[in-house]
Amino acid sequence: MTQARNRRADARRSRAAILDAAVRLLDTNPETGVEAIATAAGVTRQTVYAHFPSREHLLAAVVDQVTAEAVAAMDAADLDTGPAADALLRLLEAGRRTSGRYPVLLRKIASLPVDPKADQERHAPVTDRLKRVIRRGQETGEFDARLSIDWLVAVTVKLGHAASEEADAGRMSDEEAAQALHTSILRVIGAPTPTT
Amino acid sequence: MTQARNRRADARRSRAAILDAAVRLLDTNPETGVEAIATAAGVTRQTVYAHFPSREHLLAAVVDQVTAEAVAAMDAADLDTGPAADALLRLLEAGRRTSGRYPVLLRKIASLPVDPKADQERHAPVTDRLKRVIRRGQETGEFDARLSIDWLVAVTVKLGHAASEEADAGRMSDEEAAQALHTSILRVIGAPTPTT
DNA sequence: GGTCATTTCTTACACCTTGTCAAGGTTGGT
DNA sequence: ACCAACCTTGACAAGGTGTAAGAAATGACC
Repeated sequence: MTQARNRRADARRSRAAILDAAVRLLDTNPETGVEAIATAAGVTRQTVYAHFPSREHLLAAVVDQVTAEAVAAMDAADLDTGPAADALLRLLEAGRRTSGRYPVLLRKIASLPVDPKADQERHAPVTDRLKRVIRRGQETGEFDARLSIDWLVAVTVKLGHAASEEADAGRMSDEEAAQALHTSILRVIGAPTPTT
Repeated sequence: MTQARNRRADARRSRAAILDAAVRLLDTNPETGVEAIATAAGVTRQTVYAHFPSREHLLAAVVDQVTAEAVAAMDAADLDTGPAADALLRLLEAGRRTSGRYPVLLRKIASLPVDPKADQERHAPVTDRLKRVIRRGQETGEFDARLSIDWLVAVTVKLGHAASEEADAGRMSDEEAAQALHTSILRVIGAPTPTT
């Protein structure tokens, strides 16, 4: 993805350290400045600007970093195997685990995108996997096919957000949230509700 | 709500002008500074600070302003009359109309809250009305009562967001979005789907 | 091991925004 | 007409972002 072509070893090391520190600090305080991130990475502020043109670009790279982690978790979940409904729930669980690791970051940083289409491309790796599973479910007749795939993808993401928000706002336990998400998703997606 | 008790006439006028200018400018550019807002309101920056302790407080007041508008639109929709499902759809339509008037503002400003519970209190007037309708539907048996009201409220809000995002991202027409929202809400809420 | 380009560090600067302060003028209530 | 509340002007400090130039280091490559 990023042109890691002919970069020197210390450059890659610095970039990684900066990104790592940024993820860590921004998750405890989304307002963290470039200075603090640089210091935590054992680097000066100017080095940060040598790797990222601006603070916003750094934030974008941070989001990409976390996104890649989520995608890896999803790919480890055998999405093309078994009933589509099960695969969908496994996928949601993978997303929940990853996003649970960065509670603050994903709510604050990911929600202030610069332009709408860049934000969409940024999450494409995630939504693509969701789309595959939902399409499979519709094609095998497990899911109702009257609603468009894009819409169901958007809905699924939003329901996932709702569940984790309700859970870590303390209005539901993790189990209740998972259960509610489970049945709601299956209902909206048009799959028969097996066990409540 | 706001202590408009012993304030002088010009003070109220200034406050209103500032709030109005803030709503207008922030909806075209969420990064707008206090200076620009003050100028647009025909006032100096210091006057803004005389009314609002900080930029964040001003933003909060702006959100309250728009929220009040949405609540007024919802209250005009006879929520306690007729089938709960119809009332719910009327409520969603009222919300859509109001939020459609401030597309940028509601996506950017409302999504960077300072602390979680203040944000919740801020939207309470809206969620309360939603809650009333959903509770009524569950009590009359129109809606399935196995899912908790709080969860269904959260889901409804999120689905509404999903619909307007898909619509003004150009991935669906307004009609398609409204239709998809319609059937999805009824499914998740456990109401029988009448006409697809 | 030496050379050379890349990367980093240091220091410095310009700029913008937020938030605060004080003094003087203006407006509105009573 | 008085007095307090309000607004304005001008000025300042603090903090963050982004840029620049030169010196020092570090790694790649021969």
